[in-house]
Amino acid sequence: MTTLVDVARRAGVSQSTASNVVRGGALVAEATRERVERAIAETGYHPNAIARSLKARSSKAIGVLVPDLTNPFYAELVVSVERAAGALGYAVLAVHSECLPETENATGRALIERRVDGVIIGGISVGSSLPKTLLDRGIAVVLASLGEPTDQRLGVIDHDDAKAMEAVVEHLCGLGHRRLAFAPQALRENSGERRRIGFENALAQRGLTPAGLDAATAIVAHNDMQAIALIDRLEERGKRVPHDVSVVGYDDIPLAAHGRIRLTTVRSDATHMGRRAVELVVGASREGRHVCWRELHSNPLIIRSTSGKAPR
Amino acid sequence: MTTLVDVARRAGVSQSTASNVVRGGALVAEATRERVERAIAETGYHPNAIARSLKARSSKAIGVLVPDLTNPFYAELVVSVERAAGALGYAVLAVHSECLPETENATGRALIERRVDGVIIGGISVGSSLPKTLLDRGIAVVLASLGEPTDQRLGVIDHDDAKAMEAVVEHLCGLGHRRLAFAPQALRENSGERRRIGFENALAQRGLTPAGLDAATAIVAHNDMQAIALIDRLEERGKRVPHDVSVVGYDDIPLAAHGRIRLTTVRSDATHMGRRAVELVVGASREGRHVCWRELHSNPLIIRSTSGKAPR
DNA sequence: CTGAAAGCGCTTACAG
DNA sequence: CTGAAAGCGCTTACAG
Repeated sequence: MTTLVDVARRAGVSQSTASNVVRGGALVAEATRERVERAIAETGYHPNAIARSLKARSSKAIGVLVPDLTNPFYAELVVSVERAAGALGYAVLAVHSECLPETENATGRALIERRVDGVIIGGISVGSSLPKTLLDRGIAVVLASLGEPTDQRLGVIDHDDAKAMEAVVEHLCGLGHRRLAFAPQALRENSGERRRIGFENALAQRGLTPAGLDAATAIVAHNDMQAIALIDRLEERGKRVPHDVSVVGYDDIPLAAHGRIRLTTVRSDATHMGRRAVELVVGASREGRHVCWRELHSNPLIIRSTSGKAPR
Repeated sequence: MTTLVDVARRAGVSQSTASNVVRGGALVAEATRERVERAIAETGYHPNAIARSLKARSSKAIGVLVPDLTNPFYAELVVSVERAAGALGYAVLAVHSECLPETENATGRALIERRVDGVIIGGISVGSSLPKTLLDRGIAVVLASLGEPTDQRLGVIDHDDAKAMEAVVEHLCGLGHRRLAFAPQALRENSGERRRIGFENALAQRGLTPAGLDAATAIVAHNDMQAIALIDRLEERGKRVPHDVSVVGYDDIPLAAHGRIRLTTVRSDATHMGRRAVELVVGASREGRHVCWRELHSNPLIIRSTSGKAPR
């Protein structure tokens, strides 16, 4: 692979001068520039980003950690992060963690060793020490779609799950439901707990307590993927949705609007979050500081056809 | 951030010795090793992978390019690649290309500059020059789930689309269909063309030609995501699936088995492909050669409920 | 406008 | 068993 010295030699200039034309900007005589450019074209030279990073002490790479890449909500978040990062010249290391502490820790180590400039966390296991580990090493981190009030250094792009759950419960109770359950989440996601708590608080305000899954006439799931899987399990067992039991999701993935699903859910804007997270993390990293910023969005309830009148 | 010299100084040894204990293996006196290990623990030292890569002339990173990360089939491929790569100490740069030539080229440049050791291509625009560009720079590349017979240096993990389409057409014709169409693909995917051609050949063998989308009683889509979207569009316009029109997909994503979808489709094993692709690409890269290998899998037809008897 | 030199943080022969 | 030295491919003051 050709290096900068190769092109310098070929153009008959010093390495510094070759570097100046490669990076652009610096003042170089027109004739010299042309000679170097010809050498670059002839050799097909591409700068070595690794050497650059070493010198610059910045990898121009960020990590993004999601619990489940096969969930379209997270896939969309990653796509959005990638797009925004790419536009700024950053590469992205996307990691599917399954909220497994060992995976999270291994990932943390890998991201630290590769000296990522920042990491965006789309979901993480409850009680994880990863954010602190990263922060302590001077890596900018933003939490996207979950909250973690404990560390001031964090960037947080959050949505108001308590309010969303309040709206969900209000909707369901308005349909006459009294036995409502929250489906246990598949992964030990931090945000899942928060939603369950918001759900239980909203019930408590109405003097209700959570029902068991089998007794419930309405079930709210931690996210759309789980809601959709739940509908399948319910219908396999002969229950009709929403006639016998109503189901509500969270995220509003594209599939939720499909005519055969028509899921009642809470809309969460992954694309916006991803873009914003990149802005925050790259901005902070460039200024050599932590993000120290939080913002709260509110997510609207989208009523479709998986929620209906309570039976009887 | 603490460096190797810091820990060496702290342990009172040379940098070489510190390096020897960090990497393990090399012969170091027990007492010395302990002193260095203490220094590592005390400083929280993590080796700088960038410096390592520069010296080793290997980034220990691979790229994976997919047309659409929000399609669970590709997400699964990426997850599988990540897992296999991670186990070998490789990082993965996942890129969602949308089969846009500009994105593919920009990605190619980024992957070359970052000196990835290999790239796995899960889908690419028809006629793309990306594989050749990469190959010419000595980067190992494997095509997963598509074929590209032109370049011997490639690794190819392919499935037999012609045979699969033959089975699809046989199934549909067996149900009495005579007017069959292939839905135009959303992205300009290389493999899409191949499926369409396989489909048309299978028709031709029966003396049939492709029908228009509106006249067709059976439509085969390029993949499950498109088949599922197609069902929605059809049913919105008042057609019943499969009563009025049968729909067949490709991939067998988890959702295809959902009770409300029950899509007839061709099963393709993304997880296996991802794992195999990593083996091939890492193996070749380590030996400093191209992959030069191709294998063909055959994908079974999974008959569910979106395909039925031809109307009338 | 151009170039010599130092240095980013490692690894790797090579002496001792 | 340990250490001094060179070098991976760049960038960046600094002279000239």
